Amino acid sequence: MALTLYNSLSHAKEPFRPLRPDAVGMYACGPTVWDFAHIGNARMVVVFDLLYRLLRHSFRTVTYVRNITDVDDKIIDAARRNGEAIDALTKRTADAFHAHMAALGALPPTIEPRATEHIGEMVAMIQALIAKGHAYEAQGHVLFAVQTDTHYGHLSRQTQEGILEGARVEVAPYKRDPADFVLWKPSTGDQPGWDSPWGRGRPGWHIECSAMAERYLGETFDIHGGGRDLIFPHHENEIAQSSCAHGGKPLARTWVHNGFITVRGEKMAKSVGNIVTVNDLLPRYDGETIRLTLLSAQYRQGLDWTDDAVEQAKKSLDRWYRAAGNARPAATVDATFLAALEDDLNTPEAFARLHGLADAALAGDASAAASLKASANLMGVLDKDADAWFRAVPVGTGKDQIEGLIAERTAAKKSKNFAEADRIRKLLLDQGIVLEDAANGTTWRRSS
RNA sequence: GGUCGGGUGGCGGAGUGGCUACGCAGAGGUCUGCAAAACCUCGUACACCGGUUCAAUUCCGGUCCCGACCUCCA
Repeated sequence: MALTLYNSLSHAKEPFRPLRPDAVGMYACGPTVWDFAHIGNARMVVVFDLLYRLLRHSFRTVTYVRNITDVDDKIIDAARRNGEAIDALTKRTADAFHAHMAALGALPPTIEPRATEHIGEMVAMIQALIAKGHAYEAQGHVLFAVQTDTHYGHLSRQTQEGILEGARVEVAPYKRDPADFVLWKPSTGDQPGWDSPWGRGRPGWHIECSAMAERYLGETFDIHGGGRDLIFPHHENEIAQSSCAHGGKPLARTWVHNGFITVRGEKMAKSVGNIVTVNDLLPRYDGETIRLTLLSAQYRQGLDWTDDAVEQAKKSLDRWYRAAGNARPAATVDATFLAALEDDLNTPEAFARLHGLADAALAGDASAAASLKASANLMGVLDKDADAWFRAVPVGTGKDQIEGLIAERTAAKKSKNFAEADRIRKLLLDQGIVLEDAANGTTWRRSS
């Protein structure tokens, strides 16, 4: 069984064949570091992390590039609002991003380039586009001339007329064509800027990804991805810039886009006031639980974020941890599970298989337990000891205290003082501790 | 208006031209001093209308809804 991915370019699932047999290059559009990552950002990271892990499972070398956008008008605005220096804001936000994504079990990408460290590459690419007649300078701006790219609109299946009909923004007067977009724009004295052949300025949004992808992955690479909303205009423009700079060569062969998250049925937006950040969730839920929730729907589908969805994910993890116990992961991943993931990352199907393995493991099949662990590990979950999972110490309760109460209760039970035994059970339950009596003694776990 | 995606049982969510997805919740049961966990059993589904077919939730056409994007939002 081999990996199949839905390619946004062809609108079909395709067998994945890398350009080079044993090395894969993948680029995903990373965060603009102006505020905490929300669960939408997190979904993209977790989905591409899963794809990264799956690729590493099958190919010797996988180069995963995920950028950090640290120059952007949203950053300038946020810094001004906060009364904070721009570099302080971007550092603080990038650090938080790293901590939050690590909590979700996302591996660091192979390379994480920052836009501000690649201005030279961007200027060079813009110069190449001007030299080839695909871009022009106007009033301190450099613009990409979409008319010069006959393939423009291919990814989003839009005609240039169609794009313009729905335009919501006033067209700048210096544009030759209303659909032209900015490659470089002038900066005022208080805005971040770099010297360039067109004066002091800063890059437009799209050029950084084209320039950094070229630098680290070459002119054409295997997979490019991001959230669905990036298809237009961001990815469309990246394709235009890169392929025009590279004599028509394609930018990426497979385009992967993840679906959006809604919160209790509504679009997540500042204006609705329902933004859920990873920072908000981590005190309430284990990062692993959040990760599993993000994977509970197939990545191209929408995902509605509700407390109930998170609770369900937690229950699945409880069950898998109970079934896997402290088994050592098997050397190989379960074939049925792998086949589900290789079918365009069908995580719900993969979950079903894990539940099946858990059934077998609970019935006493040790190899199923080992396989469950190895398989779930590939997905980036179930990598703790069961003890660590169930006995993370609740606030205000010490392990010694719990063990002491259990001993008291065991003594009470022995003398048939069930009222006292039940009193202790209740006492601990009120502190979030569930006791489980088994033939070989009493164990405890946290209840939530 | 253009482009794209979707409507599955109480809920979440896969998939398929005929055979139980899976999970959660619910009902009953086994076990248990009581619980928990585990196990067993049970129920309800494929938006609507046509068509193709021996057979459609699955294919085709139409209708109705919902969502995303249409110049910088993952």
